[in-house]
Formats: sequence, structure tokens, C-alpha cells
Amino acid sequence: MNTALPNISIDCVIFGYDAEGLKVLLFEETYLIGSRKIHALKLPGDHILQNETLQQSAERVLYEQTGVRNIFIRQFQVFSDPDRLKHGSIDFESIKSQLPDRRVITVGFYSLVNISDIKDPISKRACWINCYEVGRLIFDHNEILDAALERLRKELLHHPIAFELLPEKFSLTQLQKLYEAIFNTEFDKRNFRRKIAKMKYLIPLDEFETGVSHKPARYYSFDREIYETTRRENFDFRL
Amino acid sequence: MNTALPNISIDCVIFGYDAEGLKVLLFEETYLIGSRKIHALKLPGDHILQNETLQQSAERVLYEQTGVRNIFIRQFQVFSDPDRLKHGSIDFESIKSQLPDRRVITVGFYSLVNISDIKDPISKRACWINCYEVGRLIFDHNEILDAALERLRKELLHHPIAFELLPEKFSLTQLQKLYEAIFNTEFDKRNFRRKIAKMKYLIPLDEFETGVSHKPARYYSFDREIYETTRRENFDFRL
DNA sequence: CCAAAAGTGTTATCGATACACCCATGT
DNA sequence: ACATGGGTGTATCGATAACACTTTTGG
Repeated sequence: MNTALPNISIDCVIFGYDAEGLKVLLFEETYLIGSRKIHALKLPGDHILQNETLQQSAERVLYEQTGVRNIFIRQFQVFSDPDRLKHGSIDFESIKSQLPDRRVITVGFYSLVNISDIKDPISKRACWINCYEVGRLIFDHNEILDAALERLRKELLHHPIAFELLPEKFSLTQLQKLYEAIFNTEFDKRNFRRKIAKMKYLIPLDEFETGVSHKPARYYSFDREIYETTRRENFDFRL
Repeated sequence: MNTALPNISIDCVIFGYDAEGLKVLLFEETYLIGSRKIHALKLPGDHILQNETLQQSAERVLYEQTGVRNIFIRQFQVFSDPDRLKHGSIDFESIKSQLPDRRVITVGFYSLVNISDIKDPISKRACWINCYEVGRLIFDHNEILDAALERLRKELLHHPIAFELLPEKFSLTQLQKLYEAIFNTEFDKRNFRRKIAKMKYLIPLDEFETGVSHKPARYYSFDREIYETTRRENFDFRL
């Protein structure tokens, strides 16, 4: 039988992107305090089962929340403070009786999805929240979210994961806006495009935006084949 | 009471450096197969206790093995394959009865120590092995070691952790040899030193090598203060 | 005086940055 | 015709990479 391991869970920071900016998928949990229902936001997560790896567990949670599979999702850090459940947006003592009476260590995963790929029926209790407007979450989930964003940025500097967040075909402006959303800054358009031009795995297509009242943008696509075969490990220890 | 959590352990990849090159600390475990004692090399590790974080657990193991505290040690990856104990240098079935009968997920830590800082009496069963000459280890420990080395290299490109491996005062040649050992390559001396010269937190001292039959090298030291205050996050997404 | 490692400079190329105007389209 | 965002080039500066000789010491 496939029981859950008692002391280990995973939590998923699922980043999504659309025209409004960078978002994160949060899940509304309901607790009873006395006879009052109270709602608290948390990251989606679960305990892991006897027969699955952490990776499989995270993919399962991701699928349950978004209905998509085969998506970029990666572990980034373990959170093991023995008191990690005692902090956060909701008073621990009030809900203690509704929580398992044992210590739980959690492994943080982060994921990138293209929001428009996701058909509506995610869980009714899940919602996309603008990444920079997330309020207080339950437990140590703010800490997990912050660490995920930091890691996402680091990763993005060296790996082409941005394309996970975009539709198959995208304009360079979309790509630039995405980078700007994630790094919370702005880039110069010409320099950005020069950089792009050096990436041989970004393929300019013969398709263009339609129905816009300005010069239509060319679409590009990301060619993973070319990327895998031409990427060079960059060697530089600038410290 | 401070019991151990049953399903979670940590394993430490402790890198050390001396004139002979980059080494890793391994631990000789003894198992009984029938009436024969057999020896197998593994990474030092332990289960974690109820009241400690993973970090504390790793620091405890590091202290037990090396006698040093306050050393750079950092988690890098969780290994959670349900069958992870079944692979490795020693036949799982033969020793199964000597292992806990449950699944164990392990968190890998890597650490850097200066071998010459370590007084002799490490555990009698521990030894330093040249990093590139490690044979087959028990369980999935080769995988953990490889991942640690990869992570060490990545980290070294952007953070000044090399100094953890060197004595307080060191020559530029020592530093270069260290980088060459870790990256398993060679660098041009002049270009290397030019790069060093830009790092304002590497302080040239008025002390020199003695007793060598060639021009004595100047010693340098690493100033963490200056590093912390002058480091800039480098922004570049070369993909 | 010899051996051994320390230390040092120049040139060519490449990548990063800063900056302003014309183009194609829908209304 | 105008408003909107798409698209392009140049000049300066700093970083990288390739390359060989002189210096200091101990033996």
C-alpha cells in the first residue's frame, strides 16, 4: 500500500506569467477556530508517498493544481526548522488540533507554467496572486516563496527556463517583459535584442502578430535541440 | 527526549584541500556478511534529531568527523529515490538485515575545510581520498558526491568560498592551484592574477614564503568585511 | 651558476552600456 | 493623420585571451 511518510512533505511554488505580470499559485485552506471558519493562504503541497520520489510527488501536486504535466519543476531547498509551523499568518495554537502532531520537514519545489496553457478547472480553492502582492501566508510559506523567487532569478541568469513561462510562439517584447517582471526591473530594448540575437536557439518565425494597431511583432520559438547541443558551460569566477 | 526522525538523514560531502589536491572525507563502515566482516566506504552522515534543523545536524556530523566547527557547510540536494539504498558498491540483500527496515530520504550537504586545520584524531575510520580517485561507494553515495562536486563548482564561480579551503594566509599560486584542482583544468597565470587584482577584498600582506629555493611568494588574505560590503550582484543572463 | 617558481605588460577581440529615430499597422 | 509599439546602429569602455621574459632565492 502507498501510505504517506509522516515527517516529510513537499511544497510547490508554482510561478505563472501572463500579461499582468508574474504570479504565484496559492491555495485557500480553511480552518475551524471554535465554530468560526477562517481562511488562510498557503502554497500547494502534500506529504510524499512510500513509493514515489520527491520529484514525482511534486509533479503530482502540480498536476492536481493545474492539470498540466511534463512541466519544469525542480527542488530548491529543504525547510527544517522544528518550529516552522508555528510562524505565519494564522495563530498556531488555534489550529494545532487540526494539524498532525509531529514534526514535518518540507522540500520546496519551484515550477514555471504558462498561465494561458491551463484550462480553467484548477481547484476552486486555488488562485493566481501577483507575486509582488502576496500577503502573509501560513506557516513558513512566505519564507519558502521568497527563497523560490531568489532561486528562480539565479537560475534564469544561466538557463533558458523563461520559455517555460511563455506560449510556444512569442514576441521579443513578450520575452523582455517577462524578464523585467521576474527581475522587477527594466532593460534597454536594443541591448536586450542584441543579446537575444546571439542565442542561436531562438528561432525567428515567419509569423507575426495580427490585429494590433501598430507594426506587428515577429514571433520566435525556442529550439531546445539547438540549445542542448550548442550550450557551453561558461567559465568565469568573478566572485 | 531527542529521538531521531526515522525517514530522514543527512549525508555530508566534506571537501578538503592540500598540496596533493582536492580530497573528500570518506568513512569506512563495516558490515557482516555471514561471519565475514566486509568494509565499504560511504559519506559520513546521520539521522536527524527531533530538536535540530538539518543545518545543525550537518554541523554535528562535520564536528564529529573533523573536530572543527563554524565551517562552511550547505545543503544542496535531496536524494529520494525509494530504491536508493539498493545500489552501490555492496550487495544490498546481504546487508539488508543490518539496515533499518524503512525508507530513508537523505539531504546532501557539502562542506569545505582546510585539511591542515584538522588535528589528527578524526575518527579512526575516516580518511581523505583524492576526489578524482574515489572508487565505488555504498548506496547512492557516488551520485551524491558527483552532485556535490558539480554544485561546488557552480558555487565557486560566483562566491568566494575557495578561501574556506585555504589557510588564513596564502599565495596566489596556492589559490590558482586550488581553482585548477576543483575545476580539473589549468589557467594562465597572468590572466588569473589580473582577475585577482580586481578583487579588492584580497589583501596583499607584507609577508612572504620562507625557506624555498626560489623567489618567495607574497602572502594574501581574504577580507570578508570588504567582500560583503563591495560585492555586487552580477546581472547577466547569457543562457 | 643553475634550478625553480614568482612576478609582470601588451595587443586584439569581444561583450556591455548608453543612447534616438524610422517603420508598419489600425483607427 | 495620428497614435502605438516594433524594430534598428554606433561609439565607448571594460573584460577576456593569448603570449614570453626577468627576478629572487637556495643549493
